[in-house]
Amino acid sequence: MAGVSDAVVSYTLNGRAPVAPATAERVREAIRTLGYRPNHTARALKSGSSGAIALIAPRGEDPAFTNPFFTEFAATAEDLARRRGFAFYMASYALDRETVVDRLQEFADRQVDGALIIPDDRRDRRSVAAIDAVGVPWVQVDTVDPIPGASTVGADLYRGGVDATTHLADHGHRRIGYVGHVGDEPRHRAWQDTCRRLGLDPGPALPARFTREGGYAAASRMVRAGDLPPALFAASDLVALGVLRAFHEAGVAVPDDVALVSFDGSWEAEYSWPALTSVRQPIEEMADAALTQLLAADSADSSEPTDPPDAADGLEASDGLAQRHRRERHSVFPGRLVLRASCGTH
Amino acid sequence: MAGVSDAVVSYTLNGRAPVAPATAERVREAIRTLGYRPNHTARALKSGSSGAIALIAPRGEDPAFTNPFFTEFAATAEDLARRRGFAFYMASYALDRETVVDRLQEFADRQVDGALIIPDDRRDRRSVAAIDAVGVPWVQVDTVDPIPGASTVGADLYRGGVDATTHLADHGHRRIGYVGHVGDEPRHRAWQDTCRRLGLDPGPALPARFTREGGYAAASRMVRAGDLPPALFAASDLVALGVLRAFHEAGVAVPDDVALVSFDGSWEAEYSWPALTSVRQPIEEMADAALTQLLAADSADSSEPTDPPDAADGLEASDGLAQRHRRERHSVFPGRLVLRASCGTH
DNA sequence: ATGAAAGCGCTAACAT
DNA sequence: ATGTTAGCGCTTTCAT
Repeated sequence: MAGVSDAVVSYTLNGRAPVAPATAERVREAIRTLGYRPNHTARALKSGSSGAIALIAPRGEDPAFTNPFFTEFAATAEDLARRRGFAFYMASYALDRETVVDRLQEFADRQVDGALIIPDDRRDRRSVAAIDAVGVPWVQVDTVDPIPGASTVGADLYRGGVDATTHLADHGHRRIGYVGHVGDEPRHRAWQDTCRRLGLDPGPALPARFTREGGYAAASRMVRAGDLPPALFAASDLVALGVLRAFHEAGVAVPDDVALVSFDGSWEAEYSWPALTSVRQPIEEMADAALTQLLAADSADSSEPTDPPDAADGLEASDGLAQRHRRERHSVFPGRLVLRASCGTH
Repeated sequence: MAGVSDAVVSYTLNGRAPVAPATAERVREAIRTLGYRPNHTARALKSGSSGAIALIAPRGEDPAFTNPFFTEFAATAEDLARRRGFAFYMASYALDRETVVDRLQEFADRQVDGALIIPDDRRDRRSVAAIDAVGVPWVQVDTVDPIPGASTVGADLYRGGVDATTHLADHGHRRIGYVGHVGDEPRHRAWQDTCRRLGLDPGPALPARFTREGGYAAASRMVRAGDLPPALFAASDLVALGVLRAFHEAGVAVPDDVALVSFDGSWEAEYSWPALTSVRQPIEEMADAALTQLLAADSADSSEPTDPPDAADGLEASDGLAQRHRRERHSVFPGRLVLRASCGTH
């Protein structure tokens, strides 16, 4: 219709070759009136890239994305990816029946340009090698510790734990408890270290899965044991919500009997009763960094390793390897304590 | 490696032509050892179908999928779609900045086989024609009323509203209020009709958007007006959560001062305080019906209209047109009242 | 039962 | 600045 070859249409659309302004206008005109849309499938077949980025998230045991933190992250990442000109699709996995690799393969078969991966709550020990084998650039978000050989992004859980515990201590509580993952978990260590450093009596530490049910079960145990600390740090909003329910049922008043601070700062924390004081996850920063790292890894695939990446955002893990392998980058961002009613100081 | 042409590999994989058992085995063997994966992009280019289904959901004004009902629906639909052998991807839209059609186009450019569309809260008046123009089979879920020319699935909101109101009336409340969309909204009409039918005094009807904030604002107004009915029907869990917060702040006890029943039955309703009695959405049935209708529309595209579809599930809208156009089908499923603490009868 | 060959809609050399 | 051509990895006639 514009009287040109298909190549020229491609040139006008992608700017990979010069096109006379007049021709370009004719082409665009034709595109408009014809309602032409480039077939991304064909484009992907030819170029190996589909202009899409995927997010792969865990679904937990429940038949839902029960964690508002994930949905907030997903929405934010989607927005940022689109702003960078990528389509953004999401799929989820239930660890019992399927794996991250299954989902990633599906996306790979459709030529996605990269994937953001959220690991499962349950310390999912996937091998970096298996994911790498799929051949799609990827970045793991919501990461606790750096993973050798992988590009990762996470919140500074340790520092968040220190902030939460310190806040409680600052307001006079001499005994502070903990609910959440225990052991090799930064928030747990942060609570321990802070109590020790401030010479506080560490209250009970109750192991709990990062779910509402986990928090409920743990707090119920606490109530039955009759050992209620005057202050409590819950390692996630979901856990805190479960704790709140158990306390309500037992007639334990928050914050009067027990002051509560949690972690995540999702919107659910705002509409609970009482509203939760919580360390807000740096969602936007993490999403942005993840995308940046993903896209950097992408371009690094084709070009020779030249300069180290401009270490812009986040506190780079000062890992000597980061220079050699662009993929091995770990960015960490601090959270921010949001004061609401549950800590009793607001 | 198997010593056969690429055509035979295709035959083995897709069964579109007979393959000798021995050859098939050699091919599969080669596929295994080579780790070969068919390129869905090429397949889609050739066949026009990528074996993927999309879900397009609204994101609301907040930077998140704030409605747990949607995330539950998404997870369920994803599961069911995979069981039927389709990959399932999800994308969302923020009505202020983008449209369903934008997202659908992106998916169409990548040859999805069909799309499930969740309309926006805000009575989003999209034209069926614009969506149809994209050329991808689609089904609208979470639909209030049938849409001429479209295939739709929804919950029986009217009946749910009747059940909720009746439950409150059954337990002695002679005056019942309402919070939610008003006017042309089945739950509102159901509340009105039921109050009238039972000779009850309809309490205040407060218009509210289907968000936590909407419920909070409406209930705050109610408190300020000093007109608290002994019982209240909130048209969604989100609204009820907002109501709960306003009541807590004002020292209004639920269910003692006001008995509350809501609609959706999402998990958030279970961990609020008090836990919400709610009409549970028939999520699984809706997701299954939506997929069935989508896939039926799909095959109807190619084949001549023959027999009417086996009207299996749901109460078919007895619309004479449904026979002529397979796409025009509206399935409605009843919800189920789940008793918890907020209604005070449990 | 299997192979040869064409073509899906693009992009990228390579001409001109 | 634009056209010609080849080819991305499949599926599908059409032969054999």
